[in-house]
Amino acid sequence: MRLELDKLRLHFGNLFEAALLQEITQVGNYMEVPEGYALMRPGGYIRSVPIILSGLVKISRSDADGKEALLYYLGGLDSCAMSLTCCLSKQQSEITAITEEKTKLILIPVEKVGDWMSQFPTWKQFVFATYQKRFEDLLGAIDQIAFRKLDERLLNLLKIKSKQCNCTIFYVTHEELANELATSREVISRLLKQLEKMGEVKLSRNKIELVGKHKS
DNA sequence: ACATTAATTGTGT
DNA sequence: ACACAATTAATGT
Repeated sequence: MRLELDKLRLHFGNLFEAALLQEITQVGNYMEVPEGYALMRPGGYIRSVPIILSGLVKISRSDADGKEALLYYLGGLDSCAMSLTCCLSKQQSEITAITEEKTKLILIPVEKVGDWMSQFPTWKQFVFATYQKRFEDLLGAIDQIAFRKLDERLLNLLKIKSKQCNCTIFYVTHEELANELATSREVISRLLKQLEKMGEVKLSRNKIELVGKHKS
């Protein structure tokens, strides 16, 4: 599928210089993937760097037993810091990337990523900026895992979700939440019921609603 | 509309 | 963490 310069300009018009936009249309590979598509699995090799145009991608790290821990989400105009490092050092992936919505993205071949770093100042800025963003997310994740209690982590996860969809109702199962927090489903069920009693959430099958004063 | 089945959630140990 | 009960949603007839 080919890229249209005009559409790119809409997204990146004031971020990248014209010559770089041109280059992206030349070598970039446009894709649309459905919800639930595995963009990357641990052990896979990275052949290109994704730039997310729209949609949502969950990046998680999984250990040997298949336990997963949420690292961060990739949304509009984000790129993946992991794949940036991996491709520069030609390493295998250590993470899993799965789309949570229908997602539109551009794949940039690895060679270009390096070339552009020296050629285009705005590209370099972009790369550094995504590093910084991801790094902040990761620090947040570490903080959560190391210092917060599980109930705080759960509530926090729910708040993150509400930001992403700009609404207070999500359709998730307890088990999915448990996976993101690397716990068991029962624990989540019990915590959720506590939160319900405290009036923070409303529960029903496949659905959780955040109630009360949760500002974005 | 009803019965059957599958998936999600609740609870005790 | 496991086993099982209870509940709810999805599907077929």
